[in-house]
Amino acid sequence: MFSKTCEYAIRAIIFIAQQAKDGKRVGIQTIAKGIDSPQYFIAKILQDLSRKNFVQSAKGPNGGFYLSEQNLNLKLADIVREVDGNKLFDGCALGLKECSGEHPCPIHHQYKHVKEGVRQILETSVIRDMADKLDEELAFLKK
Amino acid sequence: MFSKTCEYAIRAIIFIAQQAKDGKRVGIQTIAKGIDSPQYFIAKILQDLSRKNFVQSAKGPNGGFYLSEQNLNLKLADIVREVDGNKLFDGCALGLKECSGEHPCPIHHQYKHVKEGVRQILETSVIRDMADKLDEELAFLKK
DNA sequence: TTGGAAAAATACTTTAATATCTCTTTCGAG
DNA sequence: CTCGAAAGAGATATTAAAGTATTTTTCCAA
Repeated sequence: MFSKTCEYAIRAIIFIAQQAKDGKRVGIQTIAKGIDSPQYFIAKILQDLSRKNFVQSAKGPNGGFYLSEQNLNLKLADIVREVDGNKLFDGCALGLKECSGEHPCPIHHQYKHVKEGVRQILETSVIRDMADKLDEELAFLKK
Repeated sequence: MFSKTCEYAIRAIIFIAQQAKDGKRVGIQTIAKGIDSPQYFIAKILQDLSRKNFVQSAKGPNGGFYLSEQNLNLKLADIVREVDGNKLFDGCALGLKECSGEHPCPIHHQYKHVKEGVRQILETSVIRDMADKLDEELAFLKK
């Protein structure tokens, strides 16, 4: 469904949200271990997300990653759209270039409900809430 | 959602079902054009599917691809499982190795319904029926 | 005021998916 | 028979994603 890049991005952001509270920052190695991802790879991904202001970062001693208040309100849909584009939201299951009600692929009518379901999930998944679920151990980011 | 290989495979099989009726066969070039796919690539894919008896083929003049009565009853789920494995049916949206009710990723509970929906669609999509829809121009395989 | 800790930048490598090419085998028609 | 049309087989090429490494910049704290 998502690219690896996107999977790691989501997991990392949720992890940062949970770990970097009240002024603290999380370092790359901690993140990589915390979400079980290749360290150099997630570093690059976060570097991108940082440029795009999806996460905040600070260099130097006591540096690391954290989230602004605003970014705690990010939805998974925002991240997915940024990283993987919106093929997931409006693409054709069978890869047709133009697939619509008027010109449907053989499973268009059924698949559109799936896409709508996915969109629904991603639009209503707020980073802050998911970080809270981690705290309560109602959800996990690795294994 | 599906790999390119899988998209082409599905489209090709439906196309063959529609075109190769009462003893006729369809050639590779016709298929490639009919589903708008790279000719050599779909040739390779069909060669595989033929070995696995998902489609029938005949060499020589008047040769080409066709489907046995049995294969007309194939469901998309069969093809997808063969080509892409069943990550789609039981994998974790965020890429966790073990994601379950007891050890859920942050969107496990919602995503499982999506997977169930997809499974439902693919298990109930019979090749024969989809070929019929093509005939009636209620569905298309290219553009 | 500088040494070290951290991310940023950038270049490079590896792997898997996608795509293409060339040669071989099969087989029907004339 | 044998010629040509078709798929089969296997090798090769291309591309994009995934992953790694190296150097540079920033900045805190002693």
